[in-house]
Amino acid sequence: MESVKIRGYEWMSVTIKDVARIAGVSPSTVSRVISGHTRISPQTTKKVKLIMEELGYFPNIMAKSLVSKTTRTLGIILPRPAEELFLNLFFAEIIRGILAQSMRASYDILLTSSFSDKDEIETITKLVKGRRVDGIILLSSRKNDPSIQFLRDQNFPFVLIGRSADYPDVTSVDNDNVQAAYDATNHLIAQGHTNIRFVTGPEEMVVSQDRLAGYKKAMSEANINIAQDWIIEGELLSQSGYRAMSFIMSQQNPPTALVVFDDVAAFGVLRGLTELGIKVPDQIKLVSFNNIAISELASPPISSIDIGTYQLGYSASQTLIRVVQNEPLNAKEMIIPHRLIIRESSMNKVSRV
Amino acid sequence: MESVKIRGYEWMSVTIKDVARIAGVSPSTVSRVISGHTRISPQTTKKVKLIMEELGYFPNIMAKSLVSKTTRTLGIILPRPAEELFLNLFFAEIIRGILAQSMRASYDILLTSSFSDKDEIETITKLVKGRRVDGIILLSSRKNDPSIQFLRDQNFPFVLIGRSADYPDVTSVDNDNVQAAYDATNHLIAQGHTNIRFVTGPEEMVVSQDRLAGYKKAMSEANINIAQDWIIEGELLSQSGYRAMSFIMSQQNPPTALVVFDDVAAFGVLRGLTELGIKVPDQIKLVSFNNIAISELASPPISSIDIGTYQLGYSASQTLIRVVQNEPLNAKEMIIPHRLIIRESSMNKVSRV
DNA sequence: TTGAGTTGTGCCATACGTTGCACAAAATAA
DNA sequence: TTATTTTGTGCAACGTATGGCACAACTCAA
Repeated sequence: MESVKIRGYEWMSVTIKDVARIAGVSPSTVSRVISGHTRISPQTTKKVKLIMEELGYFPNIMAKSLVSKTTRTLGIILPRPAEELFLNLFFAEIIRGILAQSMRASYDILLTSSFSDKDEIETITKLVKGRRVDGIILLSSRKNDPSIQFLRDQNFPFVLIGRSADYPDVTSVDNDNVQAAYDATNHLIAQGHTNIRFVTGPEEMVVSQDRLAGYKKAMSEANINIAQDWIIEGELLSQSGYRAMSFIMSQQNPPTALVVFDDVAAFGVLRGLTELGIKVPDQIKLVSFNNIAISELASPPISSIDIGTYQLGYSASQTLIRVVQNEPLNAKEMIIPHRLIIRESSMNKVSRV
Repeated sequence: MESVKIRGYEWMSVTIKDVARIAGVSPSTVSRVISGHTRISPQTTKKVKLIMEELGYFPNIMAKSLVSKTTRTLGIILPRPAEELFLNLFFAEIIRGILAQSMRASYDILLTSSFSDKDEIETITKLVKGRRVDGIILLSSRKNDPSIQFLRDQNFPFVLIGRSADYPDVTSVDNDNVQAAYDATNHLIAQGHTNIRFVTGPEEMVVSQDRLAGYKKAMSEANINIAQDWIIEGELLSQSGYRAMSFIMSQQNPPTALVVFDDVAAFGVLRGLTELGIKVPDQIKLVSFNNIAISELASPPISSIDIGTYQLGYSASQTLIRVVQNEPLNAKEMIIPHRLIIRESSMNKVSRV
């Protein structure tokens, strides 16, 4: 038990040895008392525990990790342009889920992002080869993601939130986005709409593709022909949705309903429509995805597919911990159920008091 | 360089010793090549680097930390009821700032939350005594925060985002919230409003107190008397603001302007007003705080005090790293400037096309 | 009572992968 | 040759975990 000075800060470093010395036993004995399941007499155990308490002993996690080759830490790799994407409540909500479950299981969370593609591999390398974490949660579902390739090559435990088009056998937690978009679109078709447009997300994200596919499937089954310009390029951020509106609504045959691939984009769309003096849902209906907390507070409240965002993170963490601890998995790919939350933006008759 | 099996996963663990053996030098020599600044002949350096490259060597961070007593990791302690608060984009944005700056400085981020007060101290203890992180960013500014007391007692490097009422001398990054609220209120007073209400946040948060004080100050200076019920209890979450509205607007002498302590709450207020058929800004003006990304997409767009949320996180990280590395600080308390972003919700004449 | 066998208890030595200090060896200069 | 510099090595830490082993105590039979 000695006082150490690190970078100007005074430290009272009490180690297992100090406890041992004062308790009059060997360090190994103290270690065994801590880990429990080994042959130590009750009175020794009691004595050692008392001393630990008294001295305020706390095991050094680095030393522990070094010998156990285990960190009890999970790494989260945020999507590459984290600067922008993290804006979206959606990601915050996923992290919230991961955090809750990890804390419960006594795992720590290392949060990481990167600036470029090359940078991302470097970041991951540091975590993996530096034995910094036990496993990794990948929050990216771009096509041809080099990170997935890398982690597979390294045979390092990881789970993907989302779906990889290229590596179908990776452990992942995702929604059935095709079905979700199919449901959303059908909700509008059921109301008699036919001129339904789809505002899509970044082309390189698998989730965009899936939702687009679901939209197409529903339209096709309803025998509605999708014109070339019915699919509108959007982005995760809202401004683009906003800009797109004036263009779309000025067309010859404007839509009567919209499926927007993300709530934040939907806010932008809504804003754009309001600017144009177009009333939602009276003149045009709107459905979107992710059901972020604030969607119900939009004017009008936005109908959205709740994809269980929190649950997505929660399950990802749960799954990863299972993988890391070498426990059996029920299935490699886990699907979180979704459900359509119908709000004013897609209601036929507005029941206002 | 041997293959190790951990929890079922096969590992190719290449250590500094392997590199040394193959390069025909001692481990210390390799260590020096890595750290650079020591006398090693150019050809040895070259040779060792080549072998490292070939073997894909990467230093074990745990071992490094053990001997250096440094982790190059910062811990973030989310506010206690993290489950709810993290919902708020505001916190996500702060973390984004912390993350960006930390990555830039090659520091990792350990994200942590807790369920109860007692739990929080335990969590922090683990980080501090387990030598898990070099410093801590505290995202809590409640009154009488036991975490602050603890960290001070332990003499552990930390910075507070926000302000501590009890410990004025802690290193912190904050806004001048009194002034911010003063400005917001004056913006309304300047328009001739006198019946201005304040929707406040959780009583135990210092920021709520500060903003309330700023409101009072502005009102007082304008010689406007604040009636008892002009200060409305709100919460960070939006439902409460929503509920409050019907009550307020049904009063005898309804307000013509509102200062709401947070954007998300403002969304709730706005929703409540819309439900009641009250037009913003025609019938009532609205100003709030934090300027979260989505505020400009509300209908109408919400006037908000931009408190430089991202900057708050960025500076906190910067400051903490400086503290941890024992570099001098310009000031213990750092104030991030704010500015009022005027949008439709508080405009006098709506200039709509 | 004694010796052998059995069980319970705790310690020693070693290892994890790295760094840093004191010193050895080699190269160069005087 | 000796002194001096340059370059590299050996060893001891850092704080913890663990297999093997010593030792004491206890049981039981002769």
